[in-house]
Amino acid sequence: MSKRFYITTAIDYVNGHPHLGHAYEKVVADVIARSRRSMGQETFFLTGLDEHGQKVQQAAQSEGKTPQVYCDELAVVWKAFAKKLDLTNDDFVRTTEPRHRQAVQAILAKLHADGHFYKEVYRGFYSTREETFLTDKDRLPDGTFDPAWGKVIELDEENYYFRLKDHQQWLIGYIEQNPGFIAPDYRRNEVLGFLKNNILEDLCITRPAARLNWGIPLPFDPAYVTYVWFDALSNYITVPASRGDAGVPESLRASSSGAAPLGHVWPADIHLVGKDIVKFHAVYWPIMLKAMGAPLPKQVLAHGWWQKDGQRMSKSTGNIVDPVAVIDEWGVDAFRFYVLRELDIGPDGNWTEAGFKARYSAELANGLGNLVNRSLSMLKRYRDGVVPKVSTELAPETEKVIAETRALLEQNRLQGALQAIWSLVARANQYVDHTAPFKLAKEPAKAERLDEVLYNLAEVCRVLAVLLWPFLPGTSGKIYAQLGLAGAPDKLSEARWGVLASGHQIGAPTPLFPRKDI
RNA sequence: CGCGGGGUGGAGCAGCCCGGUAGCUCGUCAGGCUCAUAACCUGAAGGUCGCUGGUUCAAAUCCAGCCCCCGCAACCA
Repeated sequence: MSKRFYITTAIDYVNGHPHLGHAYEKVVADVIARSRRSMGQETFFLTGLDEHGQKVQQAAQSEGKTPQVYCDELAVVWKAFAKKLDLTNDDFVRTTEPRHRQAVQAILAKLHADGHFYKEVYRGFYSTREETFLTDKDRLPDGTFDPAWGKVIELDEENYYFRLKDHQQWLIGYIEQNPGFIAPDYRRNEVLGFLKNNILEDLCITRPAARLNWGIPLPFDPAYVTYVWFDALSNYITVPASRGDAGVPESLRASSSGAAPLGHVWPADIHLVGKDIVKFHAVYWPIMLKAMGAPLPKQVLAHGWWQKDGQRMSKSTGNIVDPVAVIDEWGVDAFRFYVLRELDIGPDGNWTEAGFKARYSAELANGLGNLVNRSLSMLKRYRDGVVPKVSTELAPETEKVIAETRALLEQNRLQGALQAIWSLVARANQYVDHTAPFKLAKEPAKAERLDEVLYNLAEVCRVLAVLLWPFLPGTSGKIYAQLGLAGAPDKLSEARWGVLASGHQIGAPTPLFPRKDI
């Protein structure tokens, strides 16, 4: 079986509720996944939760729950969130799952056996209240530690470290020889700049179980749990590994028992991540994989952050966008559309209420929605909803937009693809004006011309449904339904002229995006 | 000398890497149309592209310097 296209999101730390940033990343990943499927590629889309660590342990304790119960409850919230966003993830990983724990332990055991770890004493200042080591960055300007840390003592602690240093030159070479590995370019430059100007410190990968027990125990030293890196980052490969993926080194692979066969998934084609964690994915993760003897992912794709009204979002000031509230009020497709259309993958974006409403009303309601509604209404009224014979007047322009959209989707340029699609919406609205079918309808002698116009409009609507499916799956399905077509418009191969057959009976037109009077 | 992002018609942005009539969306104004969700179409007004200097036949775009704005550590993607 050929390799499936594999895309991941970062896994979210379970200690909290989903916000706009989480929603954005997942929607972008979903559109990429859907567009690959639409283009006929087998695809595997993974998202999930990071459930270990001190904060979870503490939060659970303060609520009088076991960490597992605490995580189980929040996992329900996060899984519901994925549904709310209309995600098509093929799996949902939780780092507390046995399949993940086992795969992580297999990785740790192998790397330990191969000599990638060593044990060393760290001496530092430790806050007994917060149960964490402090660094010089935590010092106040006068050199003391903030009283909020409570009693600060000097403490020795022995931990395991992963050798990173040895691989620094190799990684620089790899990134230089694989220009697409980190995208956009400016993120790649940042990483290269970092690698060339700093000496990598080896990574501390454990915490003593006495201090932190909510984690995965080291298979070779139960006095420790592994911390962050091998626990969280490795989810991308532990899921395929635990499902018998042929792309994972055999020594790390579990025999695929029970779960549906996965086929060949690893290496990932895209790790979609926020700009803040590029370094972990572009520096630590490749070195970890190299040590495992696993192929490296094709690309780390970094997106930007959202602001609200030009300000950083902050829970404390109430300057936030609640994606669930927006979806409840406007619909998930409107939400997906806004974040994808407003912001290209890479730069930071700015969410404004006015901008959201403007796009909703101008592009969704008045643009796309109105086009479909007026086109199908006229077909219904003038021809009883029966598709006339095929006409190709708009075929060349439509085919051009299809080709453009396909090319942009192949490059994951989602914003550009939406712009291309909307150029067809605009063209079709203009076409209505120029051909004036409502005038033709009044002159019996122009019946043939009216047939042509109505066919062109209906067929454009159908093509739009197919092109829009990755972005607005609900709307796209509604357009198909209103056209009286069965099934989902989920195959880009259907985006070609002349599929709508003469004599076909369409359904009832209803507004796709009801106008909201503000 | 901390790092990063940015300064383009009223608003929000693209263009800058790979110099060559300044583009898009919204808004404004004028006209057209009436199929449609008071939606749609056409046209117009409006910018010395932060400042200064340099390179060039030519700079928003390259180079140098300067000014200003916005983020920066865990609620954060």
